[in-house]
Amino acid sequence: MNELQALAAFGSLSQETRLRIVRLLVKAGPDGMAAGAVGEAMGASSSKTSFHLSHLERAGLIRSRREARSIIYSAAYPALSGLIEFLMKDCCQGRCDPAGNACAETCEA
Amino acid sequence: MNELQALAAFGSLSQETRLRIVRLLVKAGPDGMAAGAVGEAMGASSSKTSFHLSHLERAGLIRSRREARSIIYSAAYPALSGLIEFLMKDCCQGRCDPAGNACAETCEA
DNA sequence: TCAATATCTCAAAAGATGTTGAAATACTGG
DNA sequence: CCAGTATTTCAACATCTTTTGAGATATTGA
Repeated sequence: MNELQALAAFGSLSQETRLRIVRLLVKAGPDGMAAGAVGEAMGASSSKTSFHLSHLERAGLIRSRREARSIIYSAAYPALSGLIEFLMKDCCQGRCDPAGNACAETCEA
Repeated sequence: MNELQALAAFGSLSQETRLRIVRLLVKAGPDGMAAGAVGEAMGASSSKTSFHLSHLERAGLIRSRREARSIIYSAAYPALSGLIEFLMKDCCQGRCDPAGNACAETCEA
């Protein structure tokens, strides 16, 4: 995860429809959901859904595979968890462990 | 952390200068840095720096306190780590533990 | 192959966001 | 209290993003 990837990922997550899609796909698990089913869950038109799914895929946050007539989207878990890792790198000059939740205790007064 | 807060947070982090500021302040630790020092580190004008610092503070990602003539900004660690928690909630319908890094193993094929 | 289904692409309009430079405000140390 | 320092505010402009609706493309089952 580098700065450009992180910017793209955060940009993708900063839009209501896209944030909801990601959370939906995170909940759905590795089997994922067809584009049409995602759009229906969002109450969004097919072009809107397609636009946001493409945006998320370009950012590396979700993946797609074709299955018969449908395109199935699923969450890219490693990319998602890599985001906070990137953000918290060198936290407090290394004096704390954000992953182990020791950051709040060590770093917050 | 609710959806609106998450959207504001991700929106803040999706801009180059702001992402760099947050990472700088994460590294700086709880003592934080004066607005002027942040701006100098970014090579940004005072108005640009102020705009982005305000944006980040409104989103809850950083905090400010006055100290003599300066305003000192510091990272809001709990808000930062709360972001991925929000994103990963109900991951795989509860079949995995994203915090303990078991998600990739359990959820990814 | 053909009809039906599923998804994507495109361009134009609307909306949101970032940058700039000048001016205003807030605070402190002498 | 005043000069100097630190930071914020503002408005105009430029840029980027999202929505819309119509049409194009891709795939499959009969």
